[in-house]
Amino acid sequence: MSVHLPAVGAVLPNRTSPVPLWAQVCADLRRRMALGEFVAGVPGEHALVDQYEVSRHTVREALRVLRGEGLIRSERGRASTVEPSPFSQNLGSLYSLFRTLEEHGIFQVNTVRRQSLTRNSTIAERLGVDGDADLVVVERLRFADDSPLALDTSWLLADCARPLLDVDFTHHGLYDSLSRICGVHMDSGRERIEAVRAPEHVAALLEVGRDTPMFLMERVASSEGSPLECRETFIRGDRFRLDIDWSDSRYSVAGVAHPTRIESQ
Amino acid sequence: MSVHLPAVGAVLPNRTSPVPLWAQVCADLRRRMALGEFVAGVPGEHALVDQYEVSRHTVREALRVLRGEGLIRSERGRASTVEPSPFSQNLGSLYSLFRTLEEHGIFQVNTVRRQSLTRNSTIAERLGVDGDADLVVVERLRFADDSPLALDTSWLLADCARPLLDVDFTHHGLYDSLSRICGVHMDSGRERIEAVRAPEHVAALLEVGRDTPMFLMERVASSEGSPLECRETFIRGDRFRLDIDWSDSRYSVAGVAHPTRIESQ
DNA sequence: GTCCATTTGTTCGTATGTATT
DNA sequence: TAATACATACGAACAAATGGA
Repeated sequence: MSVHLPAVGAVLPNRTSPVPLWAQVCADLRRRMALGEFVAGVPGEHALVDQYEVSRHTVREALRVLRGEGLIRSERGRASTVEPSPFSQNLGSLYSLFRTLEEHGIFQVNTVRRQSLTRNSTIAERLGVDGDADLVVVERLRFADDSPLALDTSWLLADCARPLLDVDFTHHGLYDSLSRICGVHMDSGRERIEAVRAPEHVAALLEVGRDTPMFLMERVASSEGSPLECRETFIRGDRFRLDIDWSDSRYSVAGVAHPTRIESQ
Repeated sequence: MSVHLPAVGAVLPNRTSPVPLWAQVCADLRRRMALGEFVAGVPGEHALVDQYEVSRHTVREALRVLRGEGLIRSERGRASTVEPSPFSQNLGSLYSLFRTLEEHGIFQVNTVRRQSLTRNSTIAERLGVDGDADLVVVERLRFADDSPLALDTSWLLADCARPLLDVDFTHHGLYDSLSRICGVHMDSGRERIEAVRAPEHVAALLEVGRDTPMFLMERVASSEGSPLECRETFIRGDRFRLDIDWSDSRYSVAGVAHPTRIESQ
C-alpha cells in the first residue's frame, strides 16, 4: 500500500521551508478541494500520510484546521466529506443570505444601476489606499422572487477588479465573478450592522414605506489581509433576519430571509 | 520534579469514564481557571502532565480547546496566560454590549419590571421541557447613562435558576448572578436578530417614537448542552449596532452602542 | 550582547478503542 | 465478521522563541 507516489494533484511539502508541514499540507488540501478533487470523498488519513509522506499526526493537524474552518466534516468510521459551499462560511451574513435563497430555490435577479469606474476618498480611506485610487463601483437592486430585497453598493479596488466592469451581474454573484475572473478569494472581513429607517430614495427603490425598518450593513472584505472591497447594503427588515450561533465555541453568522415571507410570495 | 502529587485544586481524570481524558482535563482546567487559580499564569504543559498524570499530547489537546475558546493565549517560549474577560466571548452580541458599555465607563442601571415564577408553554417548548415546567421570568428595562437602551425579558428554568428570584438586578448582570449563585455557566446558544418597528408598549418604555427602528433579539442560551434560558430583547436601533468579524476563519460578534450617541448624551 | 534554562511548537512513531461499511 | 477510518492516548525528540542571568 505504501507506494509513496504522490497522488494526482498532491504536492509534496517542502521540509526546508519555515512553513510548518501541517500548514503546507493544509494549503495543498485546500487547493485540491477547490479544484473539486474530493467531491467523492476526502482520502483517509492513512492515504494522506502516504500521499504527502508525513506522519499521521501531521495529517491530522492539517485536517483539524480544515475541520475548524468548516471545510470538511469528519466522523468516526466514515471518510471525511467536503462540506457543501464552504466558501460562503467565511463571507459574513450577506453572502449566506443569497446562498440560503438559492438553496430554497428562490429566484434571484439583480438590476444593475451602476457599474463603472469612480474615485471616492472616503471609500479609499476605508480600503487603506490613496484617495485618488481608481475604484470599480457596482450598485445592484436585488430581487428575490420578483420582490425587492436589498440595495447593494460595492466599491472594489480597480487594480484587481477592473475586469468586473464587463461582467453581467444580472444573475451572477460579485464574489463568484471576482473569484472566477480575477482569481481573488475574499477570506476575511468586518461587517457593521445597524437598524435604520429606510432613507427616501432607498425606500422608493425597495418599494416600502419611509419608516420601514431596514438593516444597514457596512462591510470591508479582504483577501489575504488586503482590503479589496467596501460595501454598503440596505436590506428590508421585513424580509431578513440574522442568525447567530455560538455553539461549540465558534460563531457562525447567517442571514436568512423570513421563511413565512418567502413562502407567501 | 515528577513528584506525581496532584496540585492544589487539580482533580485527576477518571480513566474508566467514557469521557475522553482530554475533555476531563479541559473541564478541570476551566474549573480551576474560574476559581482564579491561574491569574499569575497557567502551569506549563510539562507541569500539567505531572499534575494530571497524562501524556503531553492529552494536555495539549485540552489546552488547544481552551485556546480555541479564547480562554487562554499561548506563545512559544512563554507560559500560557489566561485572557481577560474571556467569558463574554462566548455569549453573543448582547452580553458584549453591556461589557463594552462597562469598559467605556457608561453608567448602567436596570429597572426590574418582573421577577417571579411563571409558566409558559411556548417558552418551555423552546427550552425543550414540559409545558408546565416552572420558569423564572426577569423583565428589565435597561438604561445606559440615564437613557433607556433596551427592554429585556428572560425566562429561565426554575429548576436551576430559582435562587435568582431573590437577586437585586438593578446593578447586577443576569449571567453573572447565574454563575455566582447557581454555579451555572452559559457556554453556547443561538440568537436570531430582526429589525422591527417598536411595538407600542416597547416604544413607550424606551421613550422613542412608534416607528423607531429596533433590533429584536431572540436567544436560547445553553449550559453544557442543555438549554436553560430563553430571552427576548428589544434594543433601540439608534443606540446600537452589531460588529461582525470574520477574520481568521473565526467569527466574533459584538454589540456596541454608537459612541457618538453615547458621548452626546 | 551572549548564554542558558524554560516553554511552547512541530514532528515522528506506536498502540488501542470504536463506529461505520 | 472483517476491513476501514477516525478518535484517543502514550512516548520521544528536536526546533524555535522567550526571558533572565
